[in-house]
Amino acid sequence: MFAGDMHSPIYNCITGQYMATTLFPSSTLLVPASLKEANPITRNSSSKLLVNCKTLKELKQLHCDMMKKGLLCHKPASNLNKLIASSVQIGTLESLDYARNAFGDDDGNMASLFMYNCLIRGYASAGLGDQAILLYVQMLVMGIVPDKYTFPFLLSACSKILALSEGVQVHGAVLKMGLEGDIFVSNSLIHFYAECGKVDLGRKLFDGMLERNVVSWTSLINGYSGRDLSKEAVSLFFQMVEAGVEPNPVTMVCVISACAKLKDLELGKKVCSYISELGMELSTIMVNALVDMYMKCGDICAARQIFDECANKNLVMYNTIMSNYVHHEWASDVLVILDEMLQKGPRPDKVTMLSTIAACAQLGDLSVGKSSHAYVLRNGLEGWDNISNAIIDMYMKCGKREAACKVFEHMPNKTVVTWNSLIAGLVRDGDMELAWRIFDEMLERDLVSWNTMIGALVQVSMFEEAIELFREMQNQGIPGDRVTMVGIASACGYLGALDLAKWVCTYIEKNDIHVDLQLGTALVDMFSRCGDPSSAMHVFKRMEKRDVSAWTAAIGVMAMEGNTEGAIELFNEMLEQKVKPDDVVFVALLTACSHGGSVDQGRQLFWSMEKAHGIRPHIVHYGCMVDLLGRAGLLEEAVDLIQSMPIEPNDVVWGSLLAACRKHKNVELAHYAAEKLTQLAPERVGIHVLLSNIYASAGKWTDVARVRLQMKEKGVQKVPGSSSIEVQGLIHEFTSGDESHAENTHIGLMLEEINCRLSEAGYVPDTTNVLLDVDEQEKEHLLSRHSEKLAMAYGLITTGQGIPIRVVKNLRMCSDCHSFAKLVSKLYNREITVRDNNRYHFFKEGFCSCRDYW
DNA sequence: GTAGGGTTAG
Repeated sequence: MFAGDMHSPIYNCITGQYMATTLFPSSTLLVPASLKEANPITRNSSSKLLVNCKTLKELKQLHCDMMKKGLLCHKPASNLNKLIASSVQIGTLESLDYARNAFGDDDGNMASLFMYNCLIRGYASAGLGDQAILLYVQMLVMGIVPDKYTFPFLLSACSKILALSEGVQVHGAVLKMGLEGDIFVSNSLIHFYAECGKVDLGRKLFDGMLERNVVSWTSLINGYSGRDLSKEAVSLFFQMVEAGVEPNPVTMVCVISACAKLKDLELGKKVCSYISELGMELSTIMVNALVDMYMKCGDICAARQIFDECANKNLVMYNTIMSNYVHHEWASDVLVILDEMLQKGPRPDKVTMLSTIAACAQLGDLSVGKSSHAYVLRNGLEGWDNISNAIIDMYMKCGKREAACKVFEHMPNKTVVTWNSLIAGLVRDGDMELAWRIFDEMLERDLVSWNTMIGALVQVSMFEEAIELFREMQNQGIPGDRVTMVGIASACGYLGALDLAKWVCTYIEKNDIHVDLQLGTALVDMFSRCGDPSSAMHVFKRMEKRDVSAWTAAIGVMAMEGNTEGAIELFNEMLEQKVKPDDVVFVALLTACSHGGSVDQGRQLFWSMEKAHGIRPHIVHYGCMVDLLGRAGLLEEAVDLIQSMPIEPNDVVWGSLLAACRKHKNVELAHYAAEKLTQLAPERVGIHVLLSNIYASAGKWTDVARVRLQMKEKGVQKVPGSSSIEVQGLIHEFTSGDESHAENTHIGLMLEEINCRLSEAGYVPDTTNVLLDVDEQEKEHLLSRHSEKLAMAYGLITTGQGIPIRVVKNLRMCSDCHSFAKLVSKLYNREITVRDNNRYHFFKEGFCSCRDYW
């Protein structure tokens, strides 16, 4: 892509590292013809030459010649003033240093007020606020009295480094000198206060001004928009128009960017129509702001159209559209724009390269990524931290860990982002251990560091650890944000910790965290998994926007309950709102049908996928269908479906059939399914367990022993059943037959009492659920110590009457525990929720929400 | 002389 790089880098021709970060057309290197001529320099001609100097090199040579000829002196309006002005104008850090050295005079000549003003301005625009302030102090020490020109520069310097207390002192000096009536000074003060987060003080000043101009209004508008008060910014703009002040292009840029921040397309369009009403011509900076606004408001096509129609695109406009494409993850468009730019646009700079490299990271495009890296090195852009950080991220996402580490090691100034990029890369690479170690040893962590680790822990199912880390974050006084809460919400969901889930909601409200699409969806899912469908739907209904994922989460709530009608109703509502279904929503729908035993609806939805919505069923959908048919006992139809599948059935499909065989006690078919399964996924624990369970419940103990032996030989271990219950914010976990709990004795006594009352009510343990070849009494004993029973008993002991008991199980609940829970809910008058690995059961007054179908 | 646009990691 960069083969046609005709403008070879010239940075090494220009002395000084600061120049290296800016790309100059090679023409600027040419020495002006005037300098080569042997004509003698006069005071007048040198003055003109000084003003026209474009590079420090030219200036230095001219300076040298003039000194030789004695054409410089400290008199007012002398050439020295022009030399300094010109040097400042060049604007590089080196030229600023040059100016600084030129005006200090060993002969005791004093620098003029003009020189100080000039250099303070130079430092301010270079962002070197502290240097500007130092210079101001120096001029006071030298007894030079600042004037009305000094203060705007100085205040701009204070704004750049957010030096509030210094700026306030400057304000004091302004008042002392009676300069507050100067409109330039007042405007600068408004800007300064706004930048330092004191927009109210700026407003006070604005209100007290006797005379205001368009810059006064614009400064305040921009102040509001920059402090996240974009609504005020826009309304101030309309006030300004009403007051008869005509906006200029800068005003429009500020207003349009306020609309962009609000993501309010309608408002943006309204401002656009104002522009044409006022008859303003669209300047390049305005077009740029419009492109950005349309992009941020999500109307990417409109943005692209304006961009394409713009005849004189500048570098910033290219950079604007590219960075927005990156944000929208339209990475391939970034490369299209880059292509156009290389052909007929301005030379890519560091910001361009940042977007390009980010796009390569998104696309996993190593080849463009590598040439971008080369371009960065050729042009000396790697000194900019952000570029190197992006390169690390790109190599990590392209799977080139070594290349990323090499860049990392060579970075002299690693920032927190550098470390974060590395950690995130390691997490994606699956190296949690190293990621943890680096996180632990990091000297400076920011919110992203914490969020990365919390997200990583959730990804690897270390939910308690994720919550633990969040607690540590709280202890260190770092509040979480939207991203943190998405991670914590999913951790809560998987743990089924409802109390914690509710606390998460309160935390979000208290900390005024905006519930966006992602967080909203995470919360719906969290409550759904915690067995609180009404809270889940409450969150869903309050979401301002809902995409297909949000609807899927809500349909998932219905699926958890086995509420087919509810699921289909939501789906229809979603279609009405013109949300396009994807493959995932059908998984939720089919699951809902499966749990609800709604075979007809399931079949119908399955066939409508391709016909009505153009979505070809994937293997998971076939899995869902096999599950649906199998659960309903339609084993033959399930087998037929498997045989007619256009895709090779995988382990999930056979697994579903096997599970159905267990439920409907079809040993023969189970044997067949298990054989297929072992071929496909010999390492899968589930198959062995299921198969041995099937043999066990059919009483075929020799077969059970054989499978168990196979498991042992292959080193496969059964995942132990475990149930947890949250009591007073703490999660208590029990495994089957667990005696390790501190309250073990109490739990045992409680279980005895329950069993007594249950048998009085006619309960007979269903020992076919015990999968060991032991005698009946032993079976009963084992059965009575199933993890969910232990958790329920503990719940009865520790929580008061009327408080629902909520248990989360890692495996599917067995039918005996199901009957047990139904009776306990009746005899103890308690609501009980058990969420297993696939749905939840809500027990009340002796009945279960699943209507015994699961 | 004051006001404005593009920036990586979760």
